[in-house]
Amino acid sequence: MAACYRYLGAEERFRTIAYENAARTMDSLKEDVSVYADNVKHLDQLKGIGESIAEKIIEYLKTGKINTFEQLQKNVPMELLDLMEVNGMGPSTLKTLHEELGIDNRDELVLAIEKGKLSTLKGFGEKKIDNIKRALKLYKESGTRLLLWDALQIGESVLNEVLKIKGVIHAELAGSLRRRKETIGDIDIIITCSLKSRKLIIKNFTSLTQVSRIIAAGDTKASVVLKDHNTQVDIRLVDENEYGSALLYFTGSKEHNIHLRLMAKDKGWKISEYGLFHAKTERKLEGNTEDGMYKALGLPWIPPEMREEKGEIEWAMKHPLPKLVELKDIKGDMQMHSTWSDGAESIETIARHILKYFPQYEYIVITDHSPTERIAHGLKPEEFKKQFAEIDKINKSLGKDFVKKGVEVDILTDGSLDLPDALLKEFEWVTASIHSGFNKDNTVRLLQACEHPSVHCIGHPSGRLIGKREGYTVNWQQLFKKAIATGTAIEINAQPERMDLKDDLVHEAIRKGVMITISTDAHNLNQYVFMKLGVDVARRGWCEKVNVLNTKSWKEVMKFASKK
DNA sequence: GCCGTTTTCGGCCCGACTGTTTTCAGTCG
Repeated sequence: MAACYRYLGAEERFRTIAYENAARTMDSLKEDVSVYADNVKHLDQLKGIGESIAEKIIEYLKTGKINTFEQLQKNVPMELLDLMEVNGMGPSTLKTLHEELGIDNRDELVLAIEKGKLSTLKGFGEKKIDNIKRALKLYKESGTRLLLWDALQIGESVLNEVLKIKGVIHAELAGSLRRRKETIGDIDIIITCSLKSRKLIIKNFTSLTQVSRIIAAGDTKASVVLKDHNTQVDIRLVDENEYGSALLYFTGSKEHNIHLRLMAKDKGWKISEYGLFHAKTERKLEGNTEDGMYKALGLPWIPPEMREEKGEIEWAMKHPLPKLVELKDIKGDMQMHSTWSDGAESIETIARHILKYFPQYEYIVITDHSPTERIAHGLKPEEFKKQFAEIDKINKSLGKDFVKKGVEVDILTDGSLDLPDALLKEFEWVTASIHSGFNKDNTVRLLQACEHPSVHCIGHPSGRLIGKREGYTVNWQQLFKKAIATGTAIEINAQPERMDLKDDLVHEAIRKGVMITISTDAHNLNQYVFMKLGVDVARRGWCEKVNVLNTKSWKEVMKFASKK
């Protein structure tokens, strides 16, 4: 409905915003909306949902339809609305195309372009038509967002090039990348430099070898498309004394910024990327640092990972902010695979690699697969016995008890585990995971696994693969409750396409008191660095050190395990 | 259509770049 109203134009612009806000609220609900929909008053309490939208939600749940929406569809070319996603195509352009040329969908638009009909329209010059053509093509090709890990690699490599450009004083990744969102649409870089070096920096940036196309290049900002994945990179050039306000603005999220700007407005100020100003006198009050910007508004500095307008500002006004967990707090990796199952390296190679490159670690847990995972060469009970002996031998040669005996045991469809209880007791750490039956509700299986006396942790709890496979359905409230009652931890699996448990659910889990573990689930030596990604997810879920089990010594991990 | 520690009415973030026109509308972030 928001898209419909957006199409209808300026007259409906505030209604559009209202519907978009309501949609965002609905999207971020942890429970199904029907939980709130017993009456209008209950729904009305949700942010951005008032009486009118509440009634429509209830109407939809009761009848499967919304009358207003049915009416809207008669006045709006519905198939055309998708094209608002195309770069450069907004409501006004689409409206003209529909009203002047009778274009109702994408195919008709392509045809009209081929026939040269667009040039007959007022305001449609040669360049505009060219841009529409190109954007349509690009829209078809891309549409996929980058995984955070991939975006970090690309972002850091471009940042490196930018830092080499003459005249650049500071350059930093901003945007959703700085917030460590799980997928990234484009890469934002903020640059400080002197006024007179701007022109040359823009020129040098837009002619980097990685650039395939320039979208825009002005006096203070530029946008390009990279050859790599068609990734868009935006840079913004500011003065040194605008660094704080610009970084704040360019980091977002958009919703977080709007909230801050409204707070400023209430005080008779305004915020832009240039600073915090008196609205009337235009006198500058702040801008040098992010910290200063927040302080002026009576807030502590809010870490970028929390800036999602999910209650962080309200929280910061009343409580101290959580001291978010950091990579340096991590004392060990809780899940990894060796050549015994589907890993690429022997346990000894892994142990020596980690001791060398991750000196802060006090332990690692080898968690090879159990027998059901045939493709992954799951181990039979007697093989685990042999593995125990090997681990003992390796620890002896290392001179310390560094390698821990663990397993990633399969949760079968009936909720039982595929290793005998007697053997499970002998592991120091048992993570239980689902590897089959993705298309059904798996709550019961997970609850049953939590109840097993030997299970310490649930691995990649939702089973999702970002952009490839939806997670299976889980009643998270029930799972979190059971996890607390049984003393079972829940994993953040740091594989780039898993990041599972995801940030919002991590937040929900720790608020209830669930203990989190972060593990790389590494299958080769290049994957231990994923720990950084797992910590990012934990931070986005507001985790402090105390919420994450593997920030503790092994002795304390065992204390947690013994409470099962 | 939503919202309220000045407000139940009158607001709703703020600025840059492009293209087309010649002062601005549309779009984007």
